[in-house]
Amino acid sequence: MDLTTKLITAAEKLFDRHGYMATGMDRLTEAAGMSSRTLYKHAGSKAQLMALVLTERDRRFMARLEVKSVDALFAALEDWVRVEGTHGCLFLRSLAETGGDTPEIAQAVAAHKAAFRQRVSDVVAADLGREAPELAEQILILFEGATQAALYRGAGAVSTARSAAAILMSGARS
Amino acid sequence: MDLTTKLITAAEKLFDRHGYMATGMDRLTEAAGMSSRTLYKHAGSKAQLMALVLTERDRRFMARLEVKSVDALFAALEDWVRVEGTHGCLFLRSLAETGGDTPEIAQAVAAHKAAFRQRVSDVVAADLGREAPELAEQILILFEGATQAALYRGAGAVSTARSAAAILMSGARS
DNA sequence: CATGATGTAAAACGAACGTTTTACACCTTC
DNA sequence: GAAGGTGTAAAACGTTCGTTTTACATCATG
Repeated sequence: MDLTTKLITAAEKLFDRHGYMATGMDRLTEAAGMSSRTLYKHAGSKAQLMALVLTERDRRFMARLEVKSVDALFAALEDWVRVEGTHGCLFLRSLAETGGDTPEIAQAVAAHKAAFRQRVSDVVAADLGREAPELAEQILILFEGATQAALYRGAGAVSTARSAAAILMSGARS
Repeated sequence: MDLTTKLITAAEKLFDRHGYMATGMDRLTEAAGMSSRTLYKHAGSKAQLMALVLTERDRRFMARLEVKSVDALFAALEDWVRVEGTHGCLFLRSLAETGGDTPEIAQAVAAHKAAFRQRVSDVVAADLGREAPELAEQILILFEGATQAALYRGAGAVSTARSAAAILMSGARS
């Protein structure tokens, strides 16, 4: 396994579980099994490491959302939550912890959310057979709400959002 | 204005804008206009200050949600976002930044979310004229989703969630 | 006028922070 | 076999962290 990959994987887990600012470089080097010298050669700085983690997570997350129906969208989120657990949206959390003041992070988050929004919009349009911007926005909100509510309501929140989405979709079809 | 109130008000603003861990005690004392000695006499510790902020925010937030219809629930959220701005749910953010490892914080968050869930459930039941647990959970998810999506979609996300909630409610009525 | 509570200003605490540096080992590859 | 790239181990950098302490001012109440 590539050293950079090992670093990013370890960092993502620690950031997700304990928060960004609460995760020190010592813990990162130890978890990644490398010296701090090597860590800085690969990542540059903590902020850049955060951005790297976000970029990689975007790749992995968006790959899961390559689906054709709104129902499959929420099924994919159910899978994600089951496999990865749920500590909220790592992107928005990074923004909140840095106050939006770190350019490389703010940019990675903006890129992800734009892509995510486009994906939801595309899936809704494909599922419905026509563009439906307002409905797509409602589905996006259900998706975000499921991610957030799962933090204290458990994985069932995703199933609940899924059935709500089904109602909205069937309403739009008739 | 009471010193403790001034402290909590200043702390809430800083925590919300820059994050919990990123806000140092120096910035807090300066913003609250008091010495660190006084701050510690009133708050005890940073973790206890965070819990105080959360408890006070719960009081203020829940007071706004004393409404009788689901539509009014989202209208109240629109007001909240307009007045207070939107940096995500301060409760879940505190949990994420501490990894859930700080008892007083975890407890304040759990208490708030339990009260919030109960409130949503009550409003849905009053609006509909009967208990509807699954529908209440869907409305809760829309509420959380609006809060979260407003971070990058703007205040319009709340209006979108509001109309989605209206659809789900009218579907449940017929 | 003494007392005790409540406040400020500022220094100090040890620990942890993100980051850099020094010194050294192991490999390829020319 | 010298060179250069890539890695480790560990100390050190100066800064900032959350917290405590020291010294002093103010002011109501006995």
